[in-house]
Amino acid sequence: MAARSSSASAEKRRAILDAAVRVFAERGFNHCRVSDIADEAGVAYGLVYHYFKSKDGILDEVFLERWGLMLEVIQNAHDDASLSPREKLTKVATFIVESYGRQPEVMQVVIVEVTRQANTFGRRHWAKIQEGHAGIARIVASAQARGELRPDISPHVAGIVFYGGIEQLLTAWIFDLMPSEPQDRRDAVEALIETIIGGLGPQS
Amino acid sequence: MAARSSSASAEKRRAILDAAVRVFAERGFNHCRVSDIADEAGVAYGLVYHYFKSKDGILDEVFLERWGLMLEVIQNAHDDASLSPREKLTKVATFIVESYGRQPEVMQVVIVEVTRQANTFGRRHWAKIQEGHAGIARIVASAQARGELRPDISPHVAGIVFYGGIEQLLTAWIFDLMPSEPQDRRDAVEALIETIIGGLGPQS
Amino acid sequence: MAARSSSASAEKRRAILDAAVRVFAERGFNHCRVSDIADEAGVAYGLVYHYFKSKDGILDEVFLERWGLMLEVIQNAHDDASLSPREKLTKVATFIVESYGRQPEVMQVVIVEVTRQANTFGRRHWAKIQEGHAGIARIVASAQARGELRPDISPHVAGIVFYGGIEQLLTAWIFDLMPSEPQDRRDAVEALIETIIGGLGPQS
Amino acid sequence: MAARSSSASAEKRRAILDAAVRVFAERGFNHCRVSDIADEAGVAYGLVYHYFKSKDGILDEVFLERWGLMLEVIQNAHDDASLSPREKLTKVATFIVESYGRQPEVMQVVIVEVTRQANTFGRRHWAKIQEGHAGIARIVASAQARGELRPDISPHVAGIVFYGGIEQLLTAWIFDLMPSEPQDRRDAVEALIETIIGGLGPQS
DNA sequence: AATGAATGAGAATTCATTCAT
DNA sequence: TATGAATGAATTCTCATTCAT
Repeated sequence: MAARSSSASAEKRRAILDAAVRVFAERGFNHCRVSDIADEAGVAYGLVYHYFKSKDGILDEVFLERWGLMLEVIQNAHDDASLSPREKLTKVATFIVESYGRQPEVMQVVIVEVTRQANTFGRRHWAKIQEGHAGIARIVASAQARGELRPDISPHVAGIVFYGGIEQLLTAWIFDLMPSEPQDRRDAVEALIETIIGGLGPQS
Repeated sequence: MAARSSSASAEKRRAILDAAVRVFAERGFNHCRVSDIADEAGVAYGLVYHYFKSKDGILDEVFLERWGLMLEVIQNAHDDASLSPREKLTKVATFIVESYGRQPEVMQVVIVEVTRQANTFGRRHWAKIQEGHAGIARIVASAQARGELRPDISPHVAGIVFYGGIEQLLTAWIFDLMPSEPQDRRDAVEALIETIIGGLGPQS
Repeated sequence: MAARSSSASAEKRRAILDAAVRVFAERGFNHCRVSDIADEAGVAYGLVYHYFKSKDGILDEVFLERWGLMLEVIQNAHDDASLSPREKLTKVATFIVESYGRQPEVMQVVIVEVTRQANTFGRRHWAKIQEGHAGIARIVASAQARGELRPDISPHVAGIVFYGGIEQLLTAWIFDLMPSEPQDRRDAVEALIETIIGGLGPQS
Repeated sequence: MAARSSSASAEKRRAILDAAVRVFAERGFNHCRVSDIADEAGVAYGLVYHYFKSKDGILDEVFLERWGLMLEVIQNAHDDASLSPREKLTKVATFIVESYGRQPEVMQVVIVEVTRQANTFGRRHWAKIQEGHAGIARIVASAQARGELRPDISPHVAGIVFYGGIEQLLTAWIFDLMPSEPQDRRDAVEALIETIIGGLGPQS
């Protein structure tokens, strides 16, 4: 009984969070009202404030939850000695792209509403965002150290370019500038990796 | 006299525009007030509305002015038959990065406040943004057609990855995640181009 | 068993009432939440509404309980033929001042939150408040009738001045404008009575 | 022209202030809305915030303006060597009581909404309130020093009792517990002074 | 009796935009 | 052109009260 009631509560909280993601994605964080979230979740206005400190707080939670998963994937890829650098980067890119495939709205919110507005948001999540860059840079750097990638390119810049490429792909999908069927997404990851690892230059 | 007064007007208009850029960059478009712009420009509140239709209108103008320059550079690079693909992409990347070097706030506004919030802004500038992607994709595609770049990678995706890489570099600088001295910027462009054209893979 | 449980209930009710007094005194009636009371009492939110009709109702009860005691003291002083007017007024003043000494928070709530906001509260307790004034006025009036106090001063005004003096003393203590050690309080009552009965004028 | 427009502005500001006094007096500070003030003043909602920082800020200004006048009167009475202590206290009491006679709502707001809720208001005006007490105490103390008042009563307590008496008179009028025609007010001041200076005790 | 989730009416404040001068 | 007062819609957050368990 207690379990039931506790899970019922958790369900409402989750419903609000999910509704917020949909509403943020649809209208943008700045152009939606808290009442939109409540309506979308089918709960009373005040309940939003029962579970969350503020509108900002909801966005924070959406971001942190998802970004945390990504950081784990990056860390795991880095740690897995059985993978080649290409496989590691593929793993990271695939995770992000498939996250988008499964829940495009969540990724839209994470990328468009949070990471892209990080300064407006009082730089609240910079440390976390930076961790992402740094994790990818580490993958590159240790591959360079092992001679698996060319050593003359700054791993920092390489990491940023790689992550920027993924983010821009998502942006293009979000803004409907490119088809994003499952196969399109797989192809895009393939092309991204091929570009980053192999280069666009004519192959000898 | 008329000319004097007209140029004096033009100066005020420009002062407001410049002030808006600083304020947008500092506080973010959504977190600043029109009065902040007027204060920063040292003009009366109402004068902002004499020269501009609305707050959005000011942002539009900042964006269109700068984005137009970039589109020109992309177009020129594309048209210049004397340049190799690498040189063309270098030209584009350098223009954007040096724009940031000269006027970091303008670029910050263009990227953080406009392109990254394109959906929030009712997709007002999508066509223009897309032109940028498309222009880069055209450079890649024609180089592929001429056998100067490998043909098996989608020029669309390549263009997006390239542009995403640049944008993420700017973001990193904007957010102070990387040093951005002139030499740092040149090195970053070099590394970006080398990554995109040559690839990170071990060079034979 | 029933008795036990009933007295346990009574204890909780009392705990809530006492907690409310502390919270009202600390933050002011208008600036505290019902949840603050529950927290302070260490009971569940809803229980407050099990025992009390409303937040206002709690304040009413605090006030009526204490004000009733004061009215009794005034009545008893009035009725006790063995007391001189000075003794009667001393009794009243001492009761109020010692009430403050024992439970400063209760008196603070009664005075600051109720009597001083009587009009804001829809004049809910005016009749009771007036009874206090009237009771004191009666003491003065009957002493005048008996020739124990000079007859040329309106007993109404005298009563108001007397009560106002006490209340202002309490206010000064509440706001920490004066020391309020037990001896300070006794001295203050003494000075008050001496002022009211003997007058500040040079004594012949 | 400038003067006209400037005084027109000042008039609106004043109109808001006056309206606020009426509304605060009528409904109590905590039970009125900012829109009530705007409506009463016949101005747009937003204009209230053009001229005042906040609802609290309006109350502050009402209080400080009037309280400042009273402090001046107390100071002047204290400084005027030609007045007897009785005359000095009469001057103070008369000023306060006549202030009430002329603008009962202002005095109601000052006393009921500010001084009586000083702790709720974050003790914002304590220093000023205390100055009032202190000023009266100074009048008493210097008269004692000159042998014009008996020396054995704490001037501090005497000042508090005197001020408390006045305040309670005003409270009684505000709450309609006593008639407050001009003659009633003069009589009340007379009785107050006679009580405080001469004492209620039978006169020899 | 006891719990705390759920409700929703308020209310303060902000700020883009308009307008009279 | 230039000014800044005036407007009022929009929106977040609060919190007393109710209710299901």
